[in-house]
Amino acid sequence: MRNRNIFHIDANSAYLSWEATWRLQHGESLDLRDVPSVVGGDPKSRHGIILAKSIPAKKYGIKTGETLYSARQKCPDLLIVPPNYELYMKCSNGMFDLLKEYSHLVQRYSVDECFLDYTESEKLFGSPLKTAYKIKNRIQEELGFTVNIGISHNKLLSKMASELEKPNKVHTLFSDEIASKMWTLPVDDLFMVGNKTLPKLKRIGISTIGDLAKANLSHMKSYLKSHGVLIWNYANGIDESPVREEDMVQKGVGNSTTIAFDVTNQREAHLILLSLTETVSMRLRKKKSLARVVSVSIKDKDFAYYSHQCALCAPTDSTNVLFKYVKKLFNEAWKGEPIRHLGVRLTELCSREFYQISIFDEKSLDKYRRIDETVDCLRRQYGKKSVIRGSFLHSGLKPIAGGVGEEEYKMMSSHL
DNA sequence: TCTGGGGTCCTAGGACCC
DNA sequence: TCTGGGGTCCTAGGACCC
Repeated sequence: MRNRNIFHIDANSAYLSWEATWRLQHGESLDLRDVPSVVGGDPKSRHGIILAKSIPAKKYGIKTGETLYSARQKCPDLLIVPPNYELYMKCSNGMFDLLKEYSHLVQRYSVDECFLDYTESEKLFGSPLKTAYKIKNRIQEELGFTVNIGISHNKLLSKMASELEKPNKVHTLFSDEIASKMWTLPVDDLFMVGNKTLPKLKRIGISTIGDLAKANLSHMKSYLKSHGVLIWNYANGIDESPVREEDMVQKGVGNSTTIAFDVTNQREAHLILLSLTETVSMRLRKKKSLARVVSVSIKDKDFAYYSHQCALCAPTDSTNVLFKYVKKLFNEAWKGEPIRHLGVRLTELCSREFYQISIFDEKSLDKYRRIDETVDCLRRQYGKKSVIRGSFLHSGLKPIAGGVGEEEYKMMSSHL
């Protein structure tokens, strides 16, 4: 493969910086980034975890994903602000638009991370390092927050580079720098080495990325199967994955919610599932897709998680049809214990165009479709809650559950 | 006042077919 | 009366990412 130049751009403590920037622009004098602060959910509705932390908060040992309760034990004066996903969406778009000025190949990897293929841009904008600094400074001046930029010949190394020293830094991690900059790091700093793999690696004496890089490949393969091969390659800086453009096909859509109280009866569970089905099928229709597989997931009060799925005879995007299967799946799967969290997920998607004919075969489906279209249209125009099912009145439950912002945004995954 | 929500990919076992 | 192996699809569960 020819030598590429790939940037990884990572907003520093994204949610928190964006929150801080917004507050400064709206007349607040305190910069959240200067004090121990976090963006977190509301424990009363059982959403009490840390979504983002300031650097001073990090110095107290506060970690993303831990409970607010535990964070407050570590730092009683911790400043906690609620999340504002629409704001984050705007900041994310701002960063993406700015990056697009430097390459036509920009991949939005998540709300706060992008890959940029600079290979073809060098002729126009000059040396990668110079441009990276330019981009970093422009984002700071024009958008008000800082980023880290990692530069290398592939996505894996540029991503590892952007993680090096934070905040507001540009790092390179080329082949000849792997040993000095990456191999010295603890092995769980490597992309794709998580909580479960770490102890397995420790058990065979691997504690740094360098240890893994020098391990025997066939040994890794027999020990950890394909995942062993993947992380061995990553440890050696090997990755050929392309910077993908925006039109990547999404494999599924899902919505799930943690309920403020434990659900103990089927009627309530069905209502919550209905609200989830409404959201998820609206998103499906917006993508002009149909789904062939429906799955329902349950997390009980003790956090035990299980799911049940089934394939449909014909793919659909109808809220009513999908909800029929959702109910059936739930009834088959539920063991009767108190429920904390419910989810609905649609997979095996295909384009709506291919199935137009079979959809219109049945009169009732045609009617369902027209109802869905009308409701979607009203909700787009007057807001999500302008049309709700009568069954939610006086139920104390949200008619539309799940979903993060008004617009879809990419929340990509574990693969590059 | 304890623990979110959105994704992707891989594996293992059973059913079924040839 | 006894006994095959390969391929594919389906489902459940697990690991990882932000």
